[in-house]
Amino acid sequence: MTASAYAWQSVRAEALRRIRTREWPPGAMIPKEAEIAQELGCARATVNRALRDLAEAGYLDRRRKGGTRVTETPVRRAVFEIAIIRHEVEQSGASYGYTLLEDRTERLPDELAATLDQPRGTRWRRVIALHSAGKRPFCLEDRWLNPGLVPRERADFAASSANEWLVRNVPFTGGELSFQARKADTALASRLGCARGSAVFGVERITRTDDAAVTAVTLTYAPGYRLTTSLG
Amino acid sequence: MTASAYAWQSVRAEALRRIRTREWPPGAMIPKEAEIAQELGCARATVNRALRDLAEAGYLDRRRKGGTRVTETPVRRAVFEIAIIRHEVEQSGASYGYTLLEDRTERLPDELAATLDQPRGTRWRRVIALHSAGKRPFCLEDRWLNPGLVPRERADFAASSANEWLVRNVPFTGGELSFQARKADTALASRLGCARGSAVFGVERITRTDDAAVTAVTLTYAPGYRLTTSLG
DNA sequence: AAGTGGTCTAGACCACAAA
DNA sequence: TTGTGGTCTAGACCACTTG
Repeated sequence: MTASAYAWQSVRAEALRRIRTREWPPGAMIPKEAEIAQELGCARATVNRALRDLAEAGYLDRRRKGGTRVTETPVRRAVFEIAIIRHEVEQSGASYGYTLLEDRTERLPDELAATLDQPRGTRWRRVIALHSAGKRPFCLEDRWLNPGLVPRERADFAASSANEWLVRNVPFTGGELSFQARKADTALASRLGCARGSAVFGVERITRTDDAAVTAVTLTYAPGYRLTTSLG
Repeated sequence: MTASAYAWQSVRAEALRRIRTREWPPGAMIPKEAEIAQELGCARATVNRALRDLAEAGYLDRRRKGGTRVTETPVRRAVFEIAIIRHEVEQSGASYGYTLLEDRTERLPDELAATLDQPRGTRWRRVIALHSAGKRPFCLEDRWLNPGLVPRERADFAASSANEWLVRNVPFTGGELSFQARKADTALASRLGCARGSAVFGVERITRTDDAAVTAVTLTYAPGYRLTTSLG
C-alpha cells in the first residue's frame, strides 16, 4: 500500500501528494488542521504532527492565526554528517593510519586570534597530524587548541587524533564550518604526497562551547576527495 | 529563567544539561520516559517529544524495549541550504548577471548516462551559462536536462537560469550532491576569468523525480569561493 | 513473553498574529 | 478581538526487540 503504517505518515504522504500534484499549488493556503483531520478521519494532533514535519522539511510555511501555506520555492537542504576521520577511512574499506607530525605551543596568527575572540599574541597549542588510508595520505590536519580547555597533560595526541579526544571530552555547543578549494603549496604537497599546485579540498572548522572557542582546525584532503550526500 | 516557555523544551534543555554535565554519561542508559515524566511532573508524551528531538539531533539513541542511551560520539550534522545562485550573489551585495553561453542537444557521455540510468547514446539538452557578481564571473553552470521532463519549447533559459525554472516547475523528490576541488583547465579558466591551473570549487548535483533523472549539473565557482555554514 | 518507546485520541488551554 | 497553530494531558493500544 501507498500509505505508511502510521497515521501521521499517511497524512504527511497525502499532503505531500497534494503539494506535488499542485492540488495545493505554491503559495496557496491549505485547509486548517481541524478540517483536514475531519476529512481524513483522524485527530487534529495527528495532522499537526504531519504538517509540522512538512514545515520543517521546507514544504510548508505555518503561522498561528495566519494558517498554513505551500512554500513558493521550497528550500532544499543538504545535510552532511561530520564524521570522525578514522571512521570515514574505515568505511571506505581502507586501513586507517595516524601520524602526529608536530605538537607545540605557538602564537596565534593575528587574523585567527580575531576570529576566535582572543587577544593578539595569545599562545595556543598547535597540532599537525596526518591521517592515511592504507599507505596513502588521506588528510592533513592542522589544528589550534585552547590550552585553557584542553590541558596538555590530559590530552595526548601521539596515538590518536585530537578529533576523537575532543569529541569524547569537550562537548561543544556551536561553531562555524566552511569548505573551499585550495592549491597545494610545497609543504602541503610533500605531506599529502601529491604534486605541488594540485587542487585540494579544504575544510575549516571552528568549535565553541558557549562563547569560548575550543579549537580551530583546517583539514586538507588529498586530491580526488569528494564530499558526498544525498538529497531527500 | 533558563527554562523555555514550553514544557517539552524545558524537558529537552534539562536532558541536554544532564548529558553535557555527564550526569548521564556517554553510553549510559537514561531513565525510561514514564520515570522522567513523573520526576519532572509532566505527561509522558511531553518527555517523548523532548527525547525524540534530542535523538534526531544525534544526542540520544532510542530503541523500543531497549530503552534510551546517550550516544557515545554524538554525530554532528552540518546543514547547507541550496540557494538559487542569483540569491547567493544578491545576498553578498553584488549585482547579479546571467549569460547563456550554449544551449543545444548532445549525446550524454557514457559515464554520465550510466549514473542517470539512461541508455548509452541518449541525447539530452545541454545548457552552459555563466553567473556573475558585478563584473566578475562568479560561477559557471554546465547542465544536462532530461528533454522528456523539460520541454525545450516551454523552458527558455536566455534570460534566466535553468535553476530557477526547475525550482518552480519540476518538483523533485531526491538526488545526490557532491563537492570537490578541481583544477581549472584552459576552457574553464577562460570562462571564469582566472589563471589556468587555479584551484576551483566544484559542486555536482543530480536531481530526480521518483526514479527518473531530471537534471545533472556541475557548478564551478571562481577562485576564492567558500561555502559556509554554522554548527548548531 | 515482556518491557519500552511510538503513536493516537479527545479535549483543553495557550500563544501569537491578523483584522 | 478572534482565529489558527502550538502545546499539553491522561489514557490507551501498538510495534519492535530483547531476553
